[in-house]
Formats: sequence, structure tokens, C-alpha cells
Amino acid sequence: MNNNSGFIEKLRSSGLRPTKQRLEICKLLFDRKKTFHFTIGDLSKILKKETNKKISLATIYNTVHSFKKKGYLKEISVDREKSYFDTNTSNHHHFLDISTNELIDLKEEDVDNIKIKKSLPGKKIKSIEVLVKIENNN
Amino acid sequence: MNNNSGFIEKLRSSGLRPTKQRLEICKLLFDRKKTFHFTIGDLSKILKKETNKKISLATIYNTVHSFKKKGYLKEISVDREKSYFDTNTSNHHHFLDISTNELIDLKEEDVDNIKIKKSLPGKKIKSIEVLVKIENNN
DNA sequence: CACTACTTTAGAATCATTATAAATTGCATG
DNA sequence: CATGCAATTTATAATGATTCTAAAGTAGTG
Ligand SMILES: [Mn+2]
Ligand SMILES: [Mn+2]
Ligand SMILES: [Zn+2]
Ligand SMILES: [Zn+2]
Repeated sequence: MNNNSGFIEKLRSSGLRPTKQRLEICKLLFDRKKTFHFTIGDLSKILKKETNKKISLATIYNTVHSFKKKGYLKEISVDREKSYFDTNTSNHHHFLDISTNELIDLKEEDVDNIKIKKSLPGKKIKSIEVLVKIENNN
Repeated sequence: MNNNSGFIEKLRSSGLRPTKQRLEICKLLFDRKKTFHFTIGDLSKILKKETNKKISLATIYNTVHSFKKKGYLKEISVDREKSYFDTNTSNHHHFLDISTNELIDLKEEDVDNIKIKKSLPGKKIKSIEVLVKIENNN
């Protein structure tokens, strides 16, 4: 979908220099068809396996955080001891499979539109997200 | 609502000895009309202020975790860097005020019943919870 | 009172994340 | 393409919330 020079453009256009570390991480994160949900620990392991060049852990943290700041990643909090990042940055709902700890996107059409009948004075709604915890049958 | 001897009963009946530390924490957590959402840091501060006896931090952690295990508290993950506990242990929805970092319960009638139209083979739904992020108008 | 298991506690250990500061790299400029 | 500078990477140290440890204290039982 996105080729290497696509990523170079993307990074440049948001004021990030296209270093080889960032490009490596871009390829891993964004060169796929389905949403990718990961923790920084996951990402670090995958980078170790799938890459010959070694990227320092500090750089992985730095990169994920700058991608988040630029809006290329979204952080999802579903469990105290795991912080997930999501390549799908739109507002969307999730299954959380508590048997495997896996996050799965729900599509627009999988969930009825949600109406919140309460409002608080001086406050407006910024986002509405549903988390559906699932587990193995029996 | 719940008096001291009520708490003693409650603790005994779930196999927890009613120590003065636990009773102190019970009074603070459960002797109120509205749901209480707190972090362990919050709780620790409040205990320091509102109590003359000093309860060690380890005990606060121990107590909150055993109350959670016994089903008297529920843990809510809405932000990586804060883990909230909730005295409302039912499945329910929340506002999260991102201007103040405050969690607010939504009542049953505040949110339409949610239908999930997708299902995964071999998996069943355990809970459905909505998080509505709100912020100050302008 | 005496016994035992449970609980509390101070302090140490852990571990994910962040900070630091020196070395390296991208890139603009001439 | 050589130079200069800011951005970036990196190894390492620091941080801080949580958990662990093991010793001292306490509740319940008879
Ligand atoms: Mn958890
Ligand atoms: Mn956050
Ligand atoms: Zn997602
Ligand atoms: Zn609540």
C-alpha cells in the first residue's frame, strides 16, 4: 500500500526527518492491510526479529510517541498493565478478548449508533467508544 | 448508610478480618451516597488527611486489591498513567472529563441499549462498556 | 491466656517509562 | 562535495508506581 518513498513523504510533510529507524518502524506499522494493535514491548520484539539493524529501545519509545503526537497512532487504554497503540486513529469500538489479550476493531456497522441522553453543563462530547470484552465459550 | 458494624459483618462474611485499617478504608470508600472513583494515590492522600492513624502504603495497596478480589471494587482503565477504582461494581458506562480527569457514572437510562451485531466464533460477550470523553465547551 | 494464622509494616526490589548527555546523522548552504 | 547546525539516536541513569519480603503485630479460637 504505502511504499518507502511514500513514508519518506509522509514523515517529511509532518516535520519528521525520514531516518532509517523511523522508516523501518513505518514499514512495520503501516505497511499492512488490517489495523495493527500493539504494545511497545510487542513492537520492540518484532523489530528485533524482522530487522537486521538494531533500533534502540529509547528510539522505539521516541518514535511511537512522535507518531502519536502527529496523529499516526492512537493510544488505547484497556488494561492497567498494558498500553496499546492502534494504527486506526479514527474513533472506533473494540472487542477485547480477555482470553488472549487481543484487541479487535469493530466496524461502524457492527455497533448501532450510540445516543447519550445525558449532558453536563459547559461540557461537550469529544468521543464515544465502546469496549466489548469477550471470552471463550465455556 | 453502612455503619461500622455493618462493615465488620461485610468483611467477616467474605473471610477478611475486620482490622482497623480495613474499617477505616471501608468508611472512606463505602460510606457515601454516590459512586466513588479514585486512584490509589488519591486514596492515600485522603487517608492521610481524614485520619489520625497512619496506614502504610503497602496496606492501602493490599486492601484495595483484596476488596477488588472480593468484588467490592472494580478497576477501570481509561488512562495509561492512572488506574481508577470504582465503588460501583456493576457494568456501567462513564463520562471521562478530560479537562479535570474526573470519571462520572452514566446511569442505565442515560445510554440506549447497545447492540453488537458482530460475533466471533467460540467467543461470548462478557461485558459492554462505553466511555464518553467530554471536555469544556470552548 | 496461649496458639496460630492473618495482617500490617518499613524498606528493598522490580520494571516500564522517561530523562540525560554524548555521538551520529540529515540536510541546507555555498 | 565539504561545512555547520539542528534533529535524532543511543547507551545509560533516573524515576516512580507497584510488588515483594520478612519481621513485628493482631484477631479469633478455645
Ligand atoms: Mn488488569
Ligand atoms: Mn494518557
Ligand atoms: Zn482499533
Ligand atoms: Zn463508575
